[in-house]
Amino acid sequence: MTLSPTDLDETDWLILSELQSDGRLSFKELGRRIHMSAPAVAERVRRLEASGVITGYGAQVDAAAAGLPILAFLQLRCRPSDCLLRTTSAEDYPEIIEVHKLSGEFCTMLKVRAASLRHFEGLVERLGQHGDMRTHIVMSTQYAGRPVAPVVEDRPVTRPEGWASR
Amino acid sequence: MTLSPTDLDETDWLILSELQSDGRLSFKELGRRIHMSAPAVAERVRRLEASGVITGYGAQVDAAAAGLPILAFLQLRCRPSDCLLRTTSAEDYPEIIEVHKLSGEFCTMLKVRAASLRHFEGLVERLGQHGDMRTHIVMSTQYAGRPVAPVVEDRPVTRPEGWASR
DNA sequence: AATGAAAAAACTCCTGT
DNA sequence: ACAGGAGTTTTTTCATT
Repeated sequence: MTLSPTDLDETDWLILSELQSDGRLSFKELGRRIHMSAPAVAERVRRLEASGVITGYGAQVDAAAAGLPILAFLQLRCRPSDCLLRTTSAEDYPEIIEVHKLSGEFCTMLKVRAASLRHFEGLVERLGQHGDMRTHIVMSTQYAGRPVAPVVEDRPVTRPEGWASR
Repeated sequence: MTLSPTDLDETDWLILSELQSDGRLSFKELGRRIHMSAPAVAERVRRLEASGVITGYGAQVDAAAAGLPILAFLQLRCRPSDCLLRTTSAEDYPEIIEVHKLSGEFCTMLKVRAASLRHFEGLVERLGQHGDMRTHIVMSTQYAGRPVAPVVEDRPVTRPEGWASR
């Protein structure tokens, strides 16, 4: 992935900034914003893509607006025998949006989305099979009094049909 | 934001799925994938944008490849007098990528990125001024043995210059 | 919602600096 | 390594069915 030694200069960061806030910019418009020609900026972007710094482009979805208003963090202390990270596949828990392996007492930090409290309750119960759990329900996502950027996750938001009623 | 009652049908979810994994698809190609004509799919996408389900499009950046390999979750139990959510602005802590207000003992869940352990150490010390803290360093981000989708955050990854050495 | 055509915009190549 | 310009391809949009 990291083909180049990944040293990004000022211009690269300007490009990353613009492209993160609008991934659909044309090379021409992007070049205009950072004061470069389209061919030059195109070559930069290709380099960032080839070196693995830019991994893709995606639409940002407001999960709440899409019918998944419940957001929570779950910390799991798995039993080694059936640790979540080993025994399940992503399809088993479509509610799981991020999975992070932690150092320390709790082995896993999950970020999950649910369509309702009832749905969330069922999810917690199912996940409880893997070991002890600590749940943190998110009330709001803000910073300095303002909502932060739109909700974007490690995993695309998918349709809460079927699995949302469990 | 939510102009329409936000009931998404099967086709809308197909569009969201495709657009989340490739936000640069043309209407023509998107239409081909979900078996619709370009004008029809264009109208759908505009509806999703206008209703606030699609909030934007962005490049996905691998923070580690960009020089920010340290990922951690921090839980804060703020002193009401100088709670992080009230007294600081986003610019004060560029390392903070997500801020979530929690119910329960710890009032805030932060997701942060740092350029090095030294940098991380300094960040924790600065944040410690706001109250008690619990830190969870992420060792890896995987699910079912495979890395999950590229790292995408609530906030764009920015250049770790100046603030990364603190 | 599909089709087809016209209009607009984008990308890329090439040359020069 | 970058800027400028021309040519080519693609995309979008509109009118019609």
